[in-house]
Amino acid sequence: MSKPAPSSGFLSDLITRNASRLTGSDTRLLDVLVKDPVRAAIENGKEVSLRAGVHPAAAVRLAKRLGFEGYPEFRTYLQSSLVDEGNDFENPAARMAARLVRAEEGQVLSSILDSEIAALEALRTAVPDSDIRSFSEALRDARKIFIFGRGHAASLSSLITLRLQRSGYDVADLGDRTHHFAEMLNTLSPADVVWLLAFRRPSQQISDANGIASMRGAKRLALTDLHAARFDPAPDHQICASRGEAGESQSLVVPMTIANAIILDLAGIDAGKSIRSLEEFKAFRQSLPPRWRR
Amino acid sequence: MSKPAPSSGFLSDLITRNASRLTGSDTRLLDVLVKDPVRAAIENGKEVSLRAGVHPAAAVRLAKRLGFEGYPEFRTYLQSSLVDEGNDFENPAARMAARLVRAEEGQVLSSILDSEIAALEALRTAVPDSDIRSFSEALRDARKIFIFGRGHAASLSSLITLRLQRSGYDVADLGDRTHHFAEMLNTLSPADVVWLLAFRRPSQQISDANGIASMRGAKRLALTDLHAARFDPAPDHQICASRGEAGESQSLVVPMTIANAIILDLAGIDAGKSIRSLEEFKAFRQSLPPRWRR
DNA sequence: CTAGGTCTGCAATTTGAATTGCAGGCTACA
DNA sequence: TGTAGCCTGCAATTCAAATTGCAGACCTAG
Repeated sequence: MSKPAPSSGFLSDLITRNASRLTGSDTRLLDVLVKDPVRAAIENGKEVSLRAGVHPAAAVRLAKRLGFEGYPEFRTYLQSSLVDEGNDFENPAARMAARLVRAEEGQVLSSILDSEIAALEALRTAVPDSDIRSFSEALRDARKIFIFGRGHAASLSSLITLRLQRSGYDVADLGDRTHHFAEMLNTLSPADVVWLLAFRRPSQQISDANGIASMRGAKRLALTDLHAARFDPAPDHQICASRGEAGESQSLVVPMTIANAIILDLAGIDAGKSIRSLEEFKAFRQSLPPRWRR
Repeated sequence: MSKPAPSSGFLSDLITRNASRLTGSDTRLLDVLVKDPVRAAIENGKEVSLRAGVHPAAAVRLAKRLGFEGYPEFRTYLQSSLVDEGNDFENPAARMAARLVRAEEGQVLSSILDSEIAALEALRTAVPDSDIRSFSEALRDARKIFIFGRGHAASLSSLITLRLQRSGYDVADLGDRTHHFAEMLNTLSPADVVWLLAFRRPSQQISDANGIASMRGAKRLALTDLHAARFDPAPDHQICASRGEAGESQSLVVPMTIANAIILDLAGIDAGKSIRSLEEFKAFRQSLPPRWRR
C-alpha cells in the first residue's frame, strides 16, 4: 500500500502494475472507467459504482488497491490524465487526417485503430443481414459442419470451430490437420455443410475441398475477402468482405466480426440449442476441479 | 431564485441573462470558470473559489444567483456541456445504447459492429504506444519466443505465431500442444520471451507457465483482458485491455488488434529483419509449384 | 466435508464539502 | 455626516461522500 501513485500517464499502467491484486468488483469498475474516461473523471465514487453495479465501498477499495490514499485521490489522478489530453476532442476523421500529415513514428496503435474502424464501418453497408442469415440457417440445418482455412485463416477456423462446438454443433476443424484431409472429406454427405475461409489468394487445397464438397452434394459456404473470391463451382452462399486498404492488412478483424455475427444470429434461430449447450458447457466446466478449467 | 436552470446551452447564456445581478466576486469567479471550462467542470466549489481568490461561500452564492439550487447542481450543468461535446465522437456507443432498447431482430451485424467499434475506440485512450513498444522491443531482442494461449486465446496464439515466423523470428506456439508443454518450457533461458494470452479467466496452465518462465528468468509478456489480469509473479510487461461489455463478448477483435500493432511496430524497429524475411517468404512461396502455395 | 482465506455488501462512523446566519465594511444618497 | 442597502468573509451547521469494521458468502485446498 505504500506504493506512490504515478504523477502522470495512463490508467492502463496502474492496472497492469497492480493486476495481481484485482478482484471481480474491481474489474467491473475498471470496465466502466476505461469505457468512458471523461465520465469517470467527473463522477464521484458513488455514481461510478452504481453505474458499474457494485457497492460504493468497492470503489474505495479499488482506489486503495491501486496505491492511492483514497477514492478522491484516485479521481484526481483520472482527472489529470483527462486534462492533459483535453486538447483534442476532434473527431476521428480529423485526427486521421492530421496524422497522415505528421510523421509516422509513435502512432502505431492509433493508426491501426483508424484503419480497422474504417473497415468495420464499411461493413455496415456492404454486408446485409440476409447474408448473415443464410449462413446461420445453413449451419442450423447441418448434420455435420466442416470448417476449412489455411494460413491466417486457420486461426479463424479454429476459433469458429471452438465456438460452434460449445454451441452444441458437430464441427470438425480442417485448418491444421492436412493429413486427415481425405478421410474427413470422404464422409461428406448432402446433409453436411463445408465452411470455407480464404483470404489473399485462393489456396489450391481450398479449391480442392470446394470441388469435392460440390461433387458430394454438401452445402458450401465461403467467407472470403475480395482477393480470394473465385471458386469454380460457386458456393451455395458466399460473403465477400473487403479487409480495408490494399496495404499490409493482415488483419482478421473484419472476417472474425462477420463470423461472430453469424454465430450470434445462429443462437437466435436454432430454438435455444446454442443457449442450452452454452449453459451446459458452463455448468460442466464449473463441475471440474479448478486445475482443469479451460 | 425560482428560475429553472436551462437544460442545455453554454455558460455565456447564463451570464448575459443574469448580468445585472452579478457582483465583484461573481465576475472574478466567472473569469476563472470561463478561462478553463474543463477544470471548472472537474473541480469543486472550494478549489474554484481559492483559484479565483474569493471565499468558498461566494461560489455557492453565484450558483444560486444563476438560478441553480446550489453549487453541486451548477457544477453538474458545467459538466453536462463538457460531456455532451465528448459524446459527439462516440457515435457507435450512443447508437448501441439506443439499439439495446429497441428490438433486437434483424440488426445482428450492425449491433455487433457498434459494439466492436466502441471497444476499439476505447482502446485509443486506454493503451499508450509505449506499451506496444515495450512488447515489440522484448520480441526483437529475444532468442526464442513462446506464445501461450488456451481456449479462444489459442486461435490468437496460432495467428501471432504464424505472423512472427514469417517475420523471421524463432517462435513456438504452445496453444494446442499441451503434451509438449514440459519439454518446451524446459529449454527456457533468460534470453527467451514467453508471451502469455488469457481472457475471461486466468487458466491454471497459463499461471504455471508464468511461474516456470519466471523461475528460469525468461522475460514474460502478458496480453489479457481485465478478467484475467492476475499473474502472481507479475510479468515484465502487461497490456490489459477491456473487451467491451461484460455481456457475451467472446470477440478477439481487441486483443488481435493490439497484437497486430505490436507486430507492425516490431517491423519498424528491427532494422529490416521483418521486412526482409517477409520478402524472402513471398519469393519462396512463388518458387513452389502451384499446388503447394499456402 | 471441513477449515482457512478472500471477497462482498451492509451499516456505522468519519471526513470534508456545501450551505447559511451573522457581523463588519463599503457605497450612495439624503 | 448619518443611514440604508448590499456585499463580503467568517464560522457554525447541515448534508453528502468517503471510509472502515463486521459478518455472511464464496471459493479453494486439504
